Amino acid sequence: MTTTPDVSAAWQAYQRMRMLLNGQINRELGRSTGLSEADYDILFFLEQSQDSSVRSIALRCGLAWEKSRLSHQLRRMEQRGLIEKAPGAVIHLTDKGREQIAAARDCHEAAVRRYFGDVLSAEQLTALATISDQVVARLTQDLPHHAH
Amino acid sequence: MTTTPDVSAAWQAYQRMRMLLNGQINRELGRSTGLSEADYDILFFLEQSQDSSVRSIALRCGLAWEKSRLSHQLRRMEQRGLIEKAPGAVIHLTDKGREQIAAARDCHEAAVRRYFGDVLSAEQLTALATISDQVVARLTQDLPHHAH
DNA sequence: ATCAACGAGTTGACACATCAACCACGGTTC
DNA sequence: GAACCGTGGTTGATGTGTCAACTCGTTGAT
Repeated sequence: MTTTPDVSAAWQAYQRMRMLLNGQINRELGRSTGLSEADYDILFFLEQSQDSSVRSIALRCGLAWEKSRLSHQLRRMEQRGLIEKAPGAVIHLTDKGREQIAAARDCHEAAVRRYFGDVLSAEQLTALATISDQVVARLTQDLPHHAH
Repeated sequence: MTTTPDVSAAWQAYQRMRMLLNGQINRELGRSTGLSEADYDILFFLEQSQDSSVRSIALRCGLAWEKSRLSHQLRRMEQRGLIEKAPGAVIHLTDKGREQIAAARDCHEAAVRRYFGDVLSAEQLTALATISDQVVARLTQDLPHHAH
């Protein structure tokens, strides 16, 4: 009411897509691989890093995660044998982790294509990328580095 | 790699926007009102319902939530005095709840406008709404009613 | 009338995310 | 050197979301 109908309608539509889309992809990924979206993000980042290992701080910046979130997640993943912590805050991908991310990649990319890539035209995809970049730029301009 | 660069780039940009945008709005809402996004959704739905009360099933369908999520959320909100459960699975908005949603509405709408509505053009807003509707339609066509 | 089937709602266990408080260490600056 | 501060990382408490299993009431078939 206070906001323009355009803004409100777009926001509501976006909110619904966000919840349903990520819920579905998360569900499919978890069912068929036992990995969560958070697991997948970490393993994906590690896999395509040189030597399959990165500093914690690189993960934090690359994924834009809060530090305590990363710490908890890495602890859980180390307990499951997906990663190893080396001195110097270095994170190594284990063989088990490499195996699981390889199995999960197809499932994840198929789900993204099925519910996202195949549904939208090339113009829509680039439009969404532009929209996202603008919003992200707005968000990161006010919060330089703090608030982490 | 397997996916088209367009799809992958759009997906990554969207993922980043999703995390940062909802994180920021959630944070601002929580800091200044003590309500979470989930609280806000419930209270908002209740406030604009006739008699400030709805059946649980209406909430579940209207918000597209899983039933256990709704149950847990309603239990927590009743403990805080924001809502009341009446026989027949009817949920009432309490005075305290009405007061809090009124205070939170401005904050929430301002945040949505600041980080979302003001950043995008009218064309972008309608394009995003269309995109969202298409994706949601794709998601709900395969899963008729089950899986809830 | 009985029993099976279904759906709404609840519960408990667990994973996940956030916050605040803390520890450790590498810089200052005096 | 000593007190200080900013930053990276950890921890514990709490709120949130999901799954599976359960209760309960209604419905439909035999």
